[in-house]
Amino acid sequence: MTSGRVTIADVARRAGVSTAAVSKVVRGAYGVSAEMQAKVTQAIDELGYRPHAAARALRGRTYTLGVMLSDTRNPFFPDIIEGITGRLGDTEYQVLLGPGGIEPKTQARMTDAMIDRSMDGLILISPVMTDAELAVIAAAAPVVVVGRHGGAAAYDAVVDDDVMGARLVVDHLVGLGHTRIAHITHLERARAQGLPHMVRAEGYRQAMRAHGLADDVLATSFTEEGGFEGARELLARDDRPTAIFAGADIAALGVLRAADEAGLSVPEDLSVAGYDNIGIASLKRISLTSVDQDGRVIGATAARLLVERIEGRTRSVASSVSPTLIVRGTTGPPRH
Amino acid sequence: MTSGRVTIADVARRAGVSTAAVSKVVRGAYGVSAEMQAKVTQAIDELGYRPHAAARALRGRTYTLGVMLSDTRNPFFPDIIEGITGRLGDTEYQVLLGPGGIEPKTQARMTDAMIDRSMDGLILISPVMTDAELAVIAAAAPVVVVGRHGGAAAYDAVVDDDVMGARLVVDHLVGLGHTRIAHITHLERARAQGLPHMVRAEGYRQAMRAHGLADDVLATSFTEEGGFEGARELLARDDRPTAIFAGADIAALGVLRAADEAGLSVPEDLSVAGYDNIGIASLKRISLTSVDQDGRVIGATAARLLVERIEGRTRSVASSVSPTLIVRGTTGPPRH
DNA sequence: AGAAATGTGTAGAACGTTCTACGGCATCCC
DNA sequence: GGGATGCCGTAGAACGTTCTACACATTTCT
Repeated sequence: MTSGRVTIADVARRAGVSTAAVSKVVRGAYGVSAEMQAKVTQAIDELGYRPHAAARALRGRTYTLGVMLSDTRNPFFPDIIEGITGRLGDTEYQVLLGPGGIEPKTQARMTDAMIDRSMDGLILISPVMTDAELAVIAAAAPVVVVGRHGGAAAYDAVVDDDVMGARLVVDHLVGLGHTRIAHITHLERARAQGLPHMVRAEGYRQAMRAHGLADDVLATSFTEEGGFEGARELLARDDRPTAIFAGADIAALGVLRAADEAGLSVPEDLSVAGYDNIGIASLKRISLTSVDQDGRVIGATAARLLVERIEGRTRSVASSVSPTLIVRGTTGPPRH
Repeated sequence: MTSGRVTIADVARRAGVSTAAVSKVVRGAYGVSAEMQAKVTQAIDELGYRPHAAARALRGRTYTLGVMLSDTRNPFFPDIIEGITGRLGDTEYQVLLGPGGIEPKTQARMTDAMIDRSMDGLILISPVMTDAELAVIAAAAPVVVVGRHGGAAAYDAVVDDDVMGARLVVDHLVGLGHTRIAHITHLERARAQGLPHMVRAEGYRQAMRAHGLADDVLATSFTEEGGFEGARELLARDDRPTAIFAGADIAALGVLRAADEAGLSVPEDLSVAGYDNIGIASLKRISLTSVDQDGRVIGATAARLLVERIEGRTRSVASSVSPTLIVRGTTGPPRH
């Protein structure tokens, strides 16, 4: 009882056994008598012993999983986190989140830091890095990548089926009678492939083609301002679209503002749909039709795959989660 | 080169020196010649050595700071995180976030986990626990608490000056000519003291009294629905208020909806103000007058205090960050 | 010139676990 | 009754650092 922490040696002394025995009991390992079990657990309870994770790290497991977040502001991160922690709630794994920033460099620093802390596995959410860099990380620890289409042999992947999401929107609008449906996407100069907005745009194109309609994609950015600018340009055309499908809700909010300013009423003059189903989309005052990717399911799936991989699976798995369309007040039949 | 990791021993071998020498160079400790310095850093670069944080943990520092998040959905967490990481960006500290959930039990589990991983210090954001529990944590690691008024000797505290924030709103509304100003607050059954909403309500009362006005506080909850219900009740009164100050923006959004449904125009018939200045408050379509607590400053301050404490300060510090009022379109002179 | 001080490097014990060997003791089988 | 077989428990070496002692060499002081 010199200072602070209760160690395995303290427990062993108290119970009158060896540290190895205590270790066995703690880990639920083979070769422990009922009597030993009782003695040791009692000593543990009395002393309030908790294994020191950092010390464990030096020999195998740390029971720590790292989740690298790219953009902390991303509105459905909370859902994904909830999915992950929910799935892991009754296991002994602990989840720690690492704010990786949006730069490849800071993200690399974060993943390095996680590996240096010998985390048992990593979930990377929308990482901005090359496949080669991902491969290096995956060589050092089990990895599940969320939100990037493509995947690779070295790690597992969980994605929202963005092609399907885009199709849901187009089908819905076409079903309402729209034919001039424009899409606002995000302009990205990064070399990364398979980012969600690219796949959404491609899904939109496919769906339009399937309906025999001409596609119309405008690339601005996934910000309120980007949506506003894009919509202003689209609405100034002679043959203006009767519906705008923005690849992200935040941009859709900008579209709504542009409609306001142009004196167009929604959905009578213009239907608007977004993607992500962020919290405020459901506020009655906004009531934005949007595609919901179930973040909880995505997170739970990622957690499951990661644990499987940690426990030995080597074959790579790519899981695709189906989104659903949430129809609200901003979409309706076109006037006339 | 048997497997994976480059260790300090590998570097020592390569440079032809002892591991102790390498350790000195890595830590920038005293007693290293220029020649030694050069040899070792070269070997480190060649091998790509990074110190193993978990191994370090067993002897002193881990250079890891833990941030416990209570509610991941809280819209200004990202700002606080940015403030923390921004401040720490050029140090060797790494920040890891722990989703603690809203239950005292899960939060305790998370702080325990952080201590078990021997993190060098903890920042707790709006923790829901008793002062006694906080004291236990603070005994095991340096702690800074964010968002709880009151503080204690064992840890540092950073809070938004919620009394001032409430006063800013009341002063603004009174300046516009309002006299019947109601406040919507959050109903909490937890035994925790000094939670922001309580202090905001108290600040509102003080400010009203200072103006010689009668206060009018209604407790529902800080949700869109809570704001809606509260406003509906307030607006049904004979002597309905001309301004409603909601203690959180999310509730203010509900107030706006209630005004819509009651056929009242904002701000002519009803002024509305919120608190937190969440992202969408600035959207032109919402344009909500709100109190901005500079999350970045709060985060940066918390990080600074924590590092100071880790480096030896023992005297406790409580820092209060001044909020600012952002006047937008939802407040104006009463029609009367 | 000898003693003291300073500067530079190393040996080796910690830190708190896990886990491989192995030893002791019953039990079982022929 | 003696060897094989299980079961239970322990000793002690790892894991990758840090850090206190100390050894040795050089410089400074008197």
